[in-house]
Amino acid sequence: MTRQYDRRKVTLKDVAAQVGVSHTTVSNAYIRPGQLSAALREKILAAAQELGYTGPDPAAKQLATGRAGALGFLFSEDLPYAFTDPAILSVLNGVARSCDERETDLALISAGSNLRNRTAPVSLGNAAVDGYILYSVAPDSRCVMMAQQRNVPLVVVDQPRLNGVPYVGIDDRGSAYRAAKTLLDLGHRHFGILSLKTAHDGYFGPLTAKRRDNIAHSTIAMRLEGYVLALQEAGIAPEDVPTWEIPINSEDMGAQGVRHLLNRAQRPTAILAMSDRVAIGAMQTIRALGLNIPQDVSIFGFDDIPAAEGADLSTIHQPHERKGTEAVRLLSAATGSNENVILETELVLRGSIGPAA
Amino acid sequence: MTRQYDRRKVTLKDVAAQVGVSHTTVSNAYIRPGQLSAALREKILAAAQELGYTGPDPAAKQLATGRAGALGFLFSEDLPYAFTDPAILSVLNGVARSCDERETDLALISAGSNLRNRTAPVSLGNAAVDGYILYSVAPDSRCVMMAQQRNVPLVVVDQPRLNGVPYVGIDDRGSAYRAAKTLLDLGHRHFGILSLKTAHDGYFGPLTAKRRDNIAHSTIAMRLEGYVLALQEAGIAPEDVPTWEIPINSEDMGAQGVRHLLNRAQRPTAILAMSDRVAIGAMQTIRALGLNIPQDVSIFGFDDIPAAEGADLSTIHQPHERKGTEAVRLLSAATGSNENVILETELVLRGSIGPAA
DNA sequence: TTGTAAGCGTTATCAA
DNA sequence: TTGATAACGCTTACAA
Repeated sequence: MTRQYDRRKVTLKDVAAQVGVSHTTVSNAYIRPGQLSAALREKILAAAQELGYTGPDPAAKQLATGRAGALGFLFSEDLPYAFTDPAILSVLNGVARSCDERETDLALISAGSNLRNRTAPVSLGNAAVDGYILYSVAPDSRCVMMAQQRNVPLVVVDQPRLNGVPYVGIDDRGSAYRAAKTLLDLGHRHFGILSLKTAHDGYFGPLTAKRRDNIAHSTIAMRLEGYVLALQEAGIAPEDVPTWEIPINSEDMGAQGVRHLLNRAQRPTAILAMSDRVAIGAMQTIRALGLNIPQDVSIFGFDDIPAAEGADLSTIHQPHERKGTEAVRLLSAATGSNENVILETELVLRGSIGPAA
Repeated sequence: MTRQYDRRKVTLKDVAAQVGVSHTTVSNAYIRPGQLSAALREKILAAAQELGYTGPDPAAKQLATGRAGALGFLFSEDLPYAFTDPAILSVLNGVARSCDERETDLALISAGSNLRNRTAPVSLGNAAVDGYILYSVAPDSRCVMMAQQRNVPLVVVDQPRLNGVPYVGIDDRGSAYRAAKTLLDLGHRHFGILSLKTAHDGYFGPLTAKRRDNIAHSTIAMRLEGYVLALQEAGIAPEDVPTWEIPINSEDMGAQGVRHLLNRAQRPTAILAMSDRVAIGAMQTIRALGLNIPQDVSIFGFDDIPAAEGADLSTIHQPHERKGTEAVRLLSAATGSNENVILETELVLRGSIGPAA
């Protein structure tokens, strides 16, 4: 940005000179109105107005006070993707609301393009913020290190669990378990799983044993564990459950992935999808193949995004907005303690599931 | 945020002392790697690492250089609403991408709750930004004044036209004209208009003459003009075109508003909606009333949000993302000139329109 | 190639 | 109630 707007910026001093008081007094007029006579304050404010003084410079104020009055929200995804993801948006929503209440600014920082080359975004180190919310960031991301190095309060939402850093999340394993259990109780014995990415390599294909043992995202790992646990309890071996991994959480990927699950001699009667977007995409394919939901195939999502209701999709409701508000709260509290918040999820049963054929 | 993280913050000086060089040299190691020997630089960086120095403090840097490395995006809406509006999100998307390329941070600032009490958000004055993008802000909003007072570069997207401030937008009037003309060419003579809000009073009802003359949003005024112009050319008087005003751009409001248009002795055969969200909501109601689209009622939207395609809605395509990228470009250019960018729109014809019955 | 010194615009401390 | 003065941590001529 050019500096040509800075034509001799008006400062506290100018106002002070104009009124004939010290610059401290002018500062007080803004910061501590009680510290000077109302009359003088009026006079100062009037002079400021006249001179075009627009109030304390943020940078200077920040340097002097040590606080920025802003917090950073760090995505692990490209911003462009983030703005299409209803779940992220809901979290962001909660964050924004809380920031509003606290009169705190919100800086959006995307780690997106940087995940690939393992370089943290410049802005991460540069941003004038008092703390960071790390939202679903890959544990091996350089961002995590950089954020920790900045020596400001941190809060992690969903990903990853970090020692000494407050955490906001849900019981992914338990929630997944309940989803699988619900389908088992309906008599299903032939399952297929649509998994979200286990690594950042763009892999689209069956979840191999090797990949299963090296899952970068703890939420994904937990959900998988939950599914598998429930199935095992019912005597179904994990090897017998076709599991397809999808690199992007999108309807389109769900639509493509589910084909590979349905294309089998023993077609699954129940699909466990790790997200609603994936599930909704899958539903389109299922119907396009001439199968009925839930008569031929039951399907269970995860997240309870707004579109899930319209799609009549059974799912796990996550309190996305509260994740955001809790994160801001923890950041403000910043007790230095390691308070973790595990929010409750809810089983939402809709028309996408039914008894096994 | 607490300062307890500041346990004796490590500064340039500490690093300098450790290495045994001056203050400036350490600064150069970060800013101008070419100004010192590679060996020395290595040594300095190593010492910094060891001491836990995380790089120049953003506030101090900003104060010294005069630039923040961030820009502010100012919404006129509540953030919670903004995150549900596909059009806003697309613009934001473009902004975010451009910021990414320029390694610039992005601060989101909502004027939302403040429109009501006419108080500009504190953060607006406080945010450490080099410039603002005002996105579709009400002309009478205090935000506009405050933003101008900050004496930083400004760019307006959509709303309002400000003297001496670069503007990014579309030809709202011409686009609306084409929409209406398209329906006229299909033989329609009985129209209904679903208008977005003309003022911030939450009004839901017929657009009165008085309100029509006092439209706060220029884009709304222009679209209305475009519709009316086309209709007048076809010999249809504005008084004969029922027009319903809606306070919120949402599907739900569209669904409700259209009832009042269809509930008439002379039922319109064509509906002009000022947004796709409103149009999509209206389509639900139209069908719920047992009417067929387009056989009984044709409907035309505005925006071309992603959902418009699925809804098979004819509409005006706006290049939302480019609005964002252009805004950032103008802000960076900040020539001080008054460059305006009027982006092209496109008529998108889909199944929601057909010949008049 | 490195160092000196003067800001940048505030806030905060403490004395007047 | 008001005012010196000293930070705050950095960048940047300019000098060595």
